[in-house]
Amino acid sequence: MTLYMAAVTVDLVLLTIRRGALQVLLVRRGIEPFLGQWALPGGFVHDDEDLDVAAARELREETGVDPTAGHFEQLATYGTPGRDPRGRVVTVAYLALLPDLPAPVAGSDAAHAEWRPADDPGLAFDHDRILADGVERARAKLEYSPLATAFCPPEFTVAELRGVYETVWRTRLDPRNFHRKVTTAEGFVEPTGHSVTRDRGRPAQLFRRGPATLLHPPLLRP
Amino acid sequence: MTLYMAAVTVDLVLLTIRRGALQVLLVRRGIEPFLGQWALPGGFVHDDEDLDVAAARELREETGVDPTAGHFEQLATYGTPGRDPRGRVVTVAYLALLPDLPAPVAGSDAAHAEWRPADDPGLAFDHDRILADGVERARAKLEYSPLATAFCPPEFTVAELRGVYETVWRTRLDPRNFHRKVTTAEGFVEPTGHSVTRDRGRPAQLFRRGPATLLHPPLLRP
DNA sequence: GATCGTTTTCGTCATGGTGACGATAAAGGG
DNA sequence: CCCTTTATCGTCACCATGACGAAAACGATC
Repeated sequence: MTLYMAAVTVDLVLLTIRRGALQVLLVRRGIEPFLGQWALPGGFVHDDEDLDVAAARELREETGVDPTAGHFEQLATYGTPGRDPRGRVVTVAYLALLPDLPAPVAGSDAAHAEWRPADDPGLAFDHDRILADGVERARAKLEYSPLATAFCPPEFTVAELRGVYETVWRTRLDPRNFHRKVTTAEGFVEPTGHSVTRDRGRPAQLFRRGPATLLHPPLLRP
Repeated sequence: MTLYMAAVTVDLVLLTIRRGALQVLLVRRGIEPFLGQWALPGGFVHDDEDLDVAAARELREETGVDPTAGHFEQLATYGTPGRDPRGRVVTVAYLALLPDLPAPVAGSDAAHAEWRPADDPGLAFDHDRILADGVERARAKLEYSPLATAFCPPEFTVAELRGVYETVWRTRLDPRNFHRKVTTAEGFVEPTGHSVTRDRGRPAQLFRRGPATLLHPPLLRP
């Protein structure tokens, strides 16, 4: 039992949509290695702490984000020898899909946290790979689950939900067909009864998340 | 770096189809804890060994299975404190879908390895949960990928492939519709030109895996 | 306040994939 | 030679979808 020990960390891929782009929360490293480079937020798993709990704690500590808003799931585990020059570190990555939070990210840890575009590389460690895996997982999840609503505030319009799909998938969807799909799919969204004018044009109905956990049939990318 | 260390192991969920049932390879534990109980095969990750490599090594050591046959992927990571009474152990689970191997499982390790039904519980540690997650992942993968062929030998008939879906999903599929779907889906299967009589009845054409890595459109469960 | 542009929402139509099921082909068994 | 069994091909109705028209309901502008 004393052999083959490793440090275990959690790393967070926190995705949101800000200003029409898919963004990820990164911290600037204040210590070596990779000093000054951007990295995924994360930290050590404590003794007597479950992996999910450690991830949720890091989420609160480093970002001030409420883990119950949005969606949260385990992504994958990375343990290639040498991925951390300081020693053997195995990291369990978690993926979160979050709404554009009005509260400013309160980076309580030493490093400064910031929302950055999810598609430009140059991260510390193997975080480019982890981020790419997270983005791909998010893209796939939008097809078979109603989790696109995790990117939205509690009440949202169909156009805003469509915007989520369009920015995550980097594609354009027909507004009329999307509206039909979303409103007829059982349990995807529920009307609140209210409506609001977002930009110009006709006011849009407001919706909230429905009870469905799976999208059947799925909404496949073109 | 010296705090928060844990032992890191890999556990294997090896699934195959034998005698018309979904089976999993289990080992009977020869030491405490959970002595005498069935458990997933697995072992420690060595120093300077990647997680995938450790899983492939355990696959060979404990089962004599060739990792290149069938399909192999990371499943999930489990690290609840107390899941192993001996101390903090974080395990990275891997999932493999394998054909019914003609070679008998050569359990070289101390424990005796055996194929057992995948649906009866009572495993050591939290392996019931890991197995259930693996089975569910396999069920989902059959929908969106051509990985059902991983359960088949290099050459197989449409009926045998249908049998894979039927036993994994615990359902019945229409032979004619399934035949149409499988043979028209781009890159799912390729005819070998040969044919063979399996049971009674008309001889069936033999197929091999096609180059496709995704099933589009998917083959959804009823 | 009439017009225009914009956005939302409802409809229509053709197409393609699927479920249900009949029919034929090609074997083995009596 | 007939019957059973399995594989394979066809047919038909239905549903979801892509492409697109059109109306509804606003703000902006002159």
